[in-house]
Amino acid sequence: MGVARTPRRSWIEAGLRALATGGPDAVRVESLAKSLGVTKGGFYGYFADREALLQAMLDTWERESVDEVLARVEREGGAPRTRIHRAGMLTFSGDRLLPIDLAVRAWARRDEAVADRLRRVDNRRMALLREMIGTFCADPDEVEARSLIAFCVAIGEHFLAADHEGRSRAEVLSRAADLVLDRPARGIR
Amino acid sequence: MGVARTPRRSWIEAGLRALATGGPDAVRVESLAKSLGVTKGGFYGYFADREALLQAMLDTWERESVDEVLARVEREGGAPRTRIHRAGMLTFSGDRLLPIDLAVRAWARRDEAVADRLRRVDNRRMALLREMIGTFCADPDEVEARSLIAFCVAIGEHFLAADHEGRSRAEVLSRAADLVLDRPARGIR
DNA sequence: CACCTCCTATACGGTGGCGTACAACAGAAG
DNA sequence: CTTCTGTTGTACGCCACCGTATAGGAGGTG
Repeated sequence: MGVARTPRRSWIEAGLRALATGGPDAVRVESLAKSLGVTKGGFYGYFADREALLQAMLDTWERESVDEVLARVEREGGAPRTRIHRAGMLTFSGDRLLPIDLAVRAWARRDEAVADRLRRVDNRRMALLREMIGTFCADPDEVEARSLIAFCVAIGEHFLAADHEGRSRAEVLSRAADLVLDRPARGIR
Repeated sequence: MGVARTPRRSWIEAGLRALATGGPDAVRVESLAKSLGVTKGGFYGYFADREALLQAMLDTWERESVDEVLARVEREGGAPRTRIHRAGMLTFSGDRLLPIDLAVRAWARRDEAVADRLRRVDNRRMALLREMIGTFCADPDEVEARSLIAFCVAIGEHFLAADHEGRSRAEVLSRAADLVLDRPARGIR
């Protein structure tokens, strides 16, 4: 029987790369084929249409960026701030998941189905933040506020273009993390 | 002489609406024409091509969302937090500027020229934040960190889909603003 | 070696978008 | 009313993309 030179996963991978670089409108069957060095001939054996690919891409993204990350964080344990940091590193560092995540967020603003998926994803991440911040902050309202701040900074940072007068973004972020994620002695009152 | 039924400004307006709703790829000459109830016949009298419209749209956005807002905030004065709040309201409330701003941010991630524009815009907004936060916070590094946090929350909030366990987003944001924008007595230590 | 089964390339019709050319038209000016 | 001028509608060629149909090929299998 014939061997797939371009298996289903390859199309999804190429799709996610295109999504990360150019948004959902850049996910075009024929241009993915070109980037894979084939024609679209095989594509419709795996997917009913372009829309089916987009769904499969979102499935992959959700699994990799939440299921796998949260499982690993839970398995490895550590102090609250360590765990938050590790979850953030796993999700938002590296060239793979971060640009996809940001592209999905922009996409969710104009597609209700994508927004629903993102809500599931963000709620699970938010639950981790709440739990971790709850270990050093008693007031539930403040826990929620700090969790929102932490999440917004992690995401918003990448949508912000401002400079910092001689400081690097990383330096400012580090100080910001101190304010939000440390117990009152060092951070927010 | 013939009177323009569809002046240059109308094309820019329609373009900005399309940008806000569907991103830059949704700004198509022929679909704007349809939304304006005309054909694209007149379009190329005002713009060399689609790209020229995109530039004009960004010019308009930059002027309205920074020049005009900052001028008005400076003119009306008030306490630091009042001014920050007013700038935020003028820029990020209402259905007009906010969705355009968010669309431009997503766009900037894949277009260097747009990113440069956004940097100019964000630096001017950041300067206001620094100045206001500097009135109640002495440490320049902390001023920068708080400014970044405030800006990230203002933007990131709209890219986040998480719920808040019975609280409304507005309630959580209000608490977050207390933490970031108030002097130590009420906010961050 | 022949066969069978997937996978892939090629070709097709259809759609939608760009930018150009030109004809039709509506108001202002005389 | 006529003329003039700038705006708009229409038609065109071009290209990119979708989804389908079909023919060719590359492996495994006997």
